[in-house]
Amino acid sequence: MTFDYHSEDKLIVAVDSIIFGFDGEDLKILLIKRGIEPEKGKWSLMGGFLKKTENLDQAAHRVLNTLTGLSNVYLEQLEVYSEIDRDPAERTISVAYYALININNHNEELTEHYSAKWFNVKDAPQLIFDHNQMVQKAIRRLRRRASTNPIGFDLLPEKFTMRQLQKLYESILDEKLDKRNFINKINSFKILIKLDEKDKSTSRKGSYLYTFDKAEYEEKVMNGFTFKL
Amino acid sequence: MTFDYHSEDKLIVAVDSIIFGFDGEDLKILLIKRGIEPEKGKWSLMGGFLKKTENLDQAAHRVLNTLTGLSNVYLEQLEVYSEIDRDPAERTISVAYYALININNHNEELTEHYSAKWFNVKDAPQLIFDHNQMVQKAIRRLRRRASTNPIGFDLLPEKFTMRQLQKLYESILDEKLDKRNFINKINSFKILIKLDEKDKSTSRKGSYLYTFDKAEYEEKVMNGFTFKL
DNA sequence: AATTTTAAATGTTTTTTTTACATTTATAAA
DNA sequence: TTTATAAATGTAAAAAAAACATTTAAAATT
Repeated sequence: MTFDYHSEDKLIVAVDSIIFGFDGEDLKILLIKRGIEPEKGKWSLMGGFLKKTENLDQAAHRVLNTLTGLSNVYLEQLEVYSEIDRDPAERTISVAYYALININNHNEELTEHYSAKWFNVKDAPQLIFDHNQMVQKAIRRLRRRASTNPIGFDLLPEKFTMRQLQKLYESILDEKLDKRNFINKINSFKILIKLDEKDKSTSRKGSYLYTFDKAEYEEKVMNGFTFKL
Repeated sequence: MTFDYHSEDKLIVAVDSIIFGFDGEDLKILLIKRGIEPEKGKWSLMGGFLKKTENLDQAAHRVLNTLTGLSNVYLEQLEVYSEIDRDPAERTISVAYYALININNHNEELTEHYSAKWFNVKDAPQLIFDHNQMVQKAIRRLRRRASTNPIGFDLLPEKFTMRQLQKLYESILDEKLDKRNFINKINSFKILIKLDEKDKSTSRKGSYLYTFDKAEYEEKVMNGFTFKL
């Protein structure tokens, strides 16, 4: 094997992020109006380029922070897209990430500056390049991940009701769930803390608020527990 | 958003492949003695560099063909590794792939030329860079994928016995399976063809040979069937 | 020709998990 | 005091997974 290690082709590496949010009813993604050529003015995922001084996770966090002002966000690498002509301007490969954020927390000045807008995942517009493919991949991955890991909470406010949690899962999985079975299953995990506080915005009776008990969850995982919806 | 699109950093993109095989008893991976600096002479995954004229899947197939002589191999992208100092010689990112091959089919002249050797996954040596991490990731992915898709057959000869299939799954999942439950489950799928032919190498009685009925499997998938071990 | 040996082939019961399903309760508004 | 509305709650039936032991085919041995 005799490569000449230093004369290999070099190319631009991008990161693009599918940013998920949940508004209480529908699963949403945050898209931007692209500000540069080619395809300027078209809808696009938020993206950026990998710099020599950072790794991909750092680049993804940086790019996400640029758009939303958020740090410490759940971000997971999805897949690399590398078709030769995917970007007509220049050969680039792009590493897709997906992020889960609380839809109420992002910096609206920033998102306005990038002409960003939330779309229901079900009626996302046509996107540039291979970005629609990336979105489909992200939805599938989120579906699987949310069924086996308690990451759904990243999409909810700190305090949430059982009904909100159920609606979140229904929108992620794109199917109706039975109310009692859902609550029974969630309760059986014993990883939520029931607060002495009610959300009265949706009923006279009010529904109890819960928080995710991360420490308890991690303790349980140590002892062999696996979250499985 | 005002990137100067064409002055972005460029870097070398590598592909590295975890090549799985099965010898009838243990799950194995094919490793090479690295032929170039740095880390020359150490054990390594087979790898190569992405060229401007190909996409990543093509690069992975090309590299695999170089080592094994095989084409039309099951290859799946795993993850990108991008730590800044992962390769001390130069900044590269590497896209890890894993491949499933029939251990009897590869070109032994080629593998000898690259000083390649099969190792049990359980006692793989220390590898260069982040390659051990890649191997661990590949094992986890294979475990999940083989439980939900009939890809195990890629690791077996065309004709195989139930016992061989069971041993394959036991080595992938790293757990003992109950003989009767395993056979009942596999039979319930009805995606194997039982041949009028026996393998007498392991018993006087001989055990029936089977082949995977890919057409039937795909037909069933169309009708909503999912393989789930 | 009869006996021995060895892995292959085969079904059923028990346990666990999942699914289906209806009534009562708390509270604000009328 | 009555009414309206979403929240809270438990059990039975069905399905899936797990546990488990005996018989059979064929070559090798006596």
